[in-house]
Amino acid sequence: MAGTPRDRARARTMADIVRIGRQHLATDGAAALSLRAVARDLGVVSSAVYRYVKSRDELLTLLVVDGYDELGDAVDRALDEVAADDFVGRQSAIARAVRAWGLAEPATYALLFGGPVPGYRAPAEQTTVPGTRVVLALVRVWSEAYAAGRLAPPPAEVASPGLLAGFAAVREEIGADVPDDVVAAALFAWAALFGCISWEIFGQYGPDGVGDPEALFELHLVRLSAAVGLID
Amino acid sequence: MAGTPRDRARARTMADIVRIGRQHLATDGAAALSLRAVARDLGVVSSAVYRYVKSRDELLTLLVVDGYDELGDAVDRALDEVAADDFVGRQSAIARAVRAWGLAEPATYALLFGGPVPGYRAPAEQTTVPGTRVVLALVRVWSEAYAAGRLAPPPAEVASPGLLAGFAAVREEIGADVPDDVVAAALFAWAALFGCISWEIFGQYGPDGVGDPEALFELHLVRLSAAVGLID
DNA sequence: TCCTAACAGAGAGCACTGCTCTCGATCACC
DNA sequence: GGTGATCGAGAGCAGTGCTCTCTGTTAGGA
Repeated sequence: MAGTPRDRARARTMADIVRIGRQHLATDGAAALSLRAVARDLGVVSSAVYRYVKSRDELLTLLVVDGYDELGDAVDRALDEVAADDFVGRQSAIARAVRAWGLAEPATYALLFGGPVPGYRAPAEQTTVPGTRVVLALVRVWSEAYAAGRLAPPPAEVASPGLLAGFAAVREEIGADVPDDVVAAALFAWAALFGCISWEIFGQYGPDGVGDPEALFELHLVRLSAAVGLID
Repeated sequence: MAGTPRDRARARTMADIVRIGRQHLATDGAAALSLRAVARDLGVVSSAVYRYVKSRDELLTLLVVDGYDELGDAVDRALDEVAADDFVGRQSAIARAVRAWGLAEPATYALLFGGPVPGYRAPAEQTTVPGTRVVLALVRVWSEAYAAGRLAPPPAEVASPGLLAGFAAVREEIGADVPDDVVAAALFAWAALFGCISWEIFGQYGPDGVGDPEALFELHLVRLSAAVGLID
């Protein structure tokens, strides 16, 4: 793709670093991610890696962005197979895609949605854009459902007027005419969905786990649709 | 409490180690927890700490147990101030106590409910008992509410019969006569509650955050009661 | 074509980590 | 009083992130 062979070699090395980093992330977890180990697997001395990656934190950021991208792609692929007016189906498809991806890549999922890695703060300017893909996909479903008159959340008294400060992107996407309780219901569903998924992936259901996590998740999806007010 | 002065000194040193460890946990996070730094703050050389704590993982386990205990105490204190038959109030009190404690101790909260710390697996035999205090408190509320005829979750087709394998303690506590959809609703509420709290504490609402997180949480509580089927 | 400057990797080194070992000093108990 | 367990200090090993210097290579301009 790029001009000089040096450029191509650099791009390939860069991709190798991310690939090896993801492998180590999957096997050892986020905080055990070691630039030296990546260098060893790359067949190179540790200081050479610093020609490509400024620091361990920057490698983490690369992996965060990579993870968001992959998750976003998985969600988009899942949405392609559901009719545009099947809003319950679309929401469920997003949820199932996130869960499946998280179960397949638990370490990356933990990096994105688990507790923050100590001493590491994801730089907002690089991660927010790909990081909002999932929630934007959800918001799009809810927004379209509302426009189609297929979303009527059970009202909960919305008191605070400044409740939805921030969320500029989401607010813009969902449309200014959507009432606040719909937005509140959406935020609840968003957090609750990731709560269900994280609970399962992080093993909070206990050492024995639940008998049939897939079936339980499907039940959760039904309650989730009800909570957000989606009409089938 | 203890016999020889040596025993008392040991107990005090042990408590100091946990206290200093919690301080470092709060300031630096879980994976940055360093036995050497704890030793420095304790005014002792690093190898001396190994007389008290077998490894860094064991210190983490101590902090996990400590955190579960403190959270459980906070929940119990909150429950003391709500009438026994105010089931919605009791569930909300538990939820607010967890949220308040998590906001006050985000690092410990992350240690308990965030992604797993790399390379560290909490030993089940020591952590499961204090770790179930919160969910058992929730289950008690739901169980009593069901017995009082004040819990009627919107049904979601419960298909899989082996869905609730595991959960021996919870099953025993909630009673065998509780139908499966109530248990499923409880599991949903449990995971969704911690999803809402984690979402806020881990900053997933975005860099700008939400305008009034406290008010939003109260709205979430209303939806949570509705989802679990609690009748006010 | 040659020269220069950017680049890539190697290696040493610093400060830190978890953890183990040995060696005196102290304490509890017989 | 003697004795064995305990405690702390210190050295040491292997690993980490990261910086520095040095050498070889490559790309692009004169």
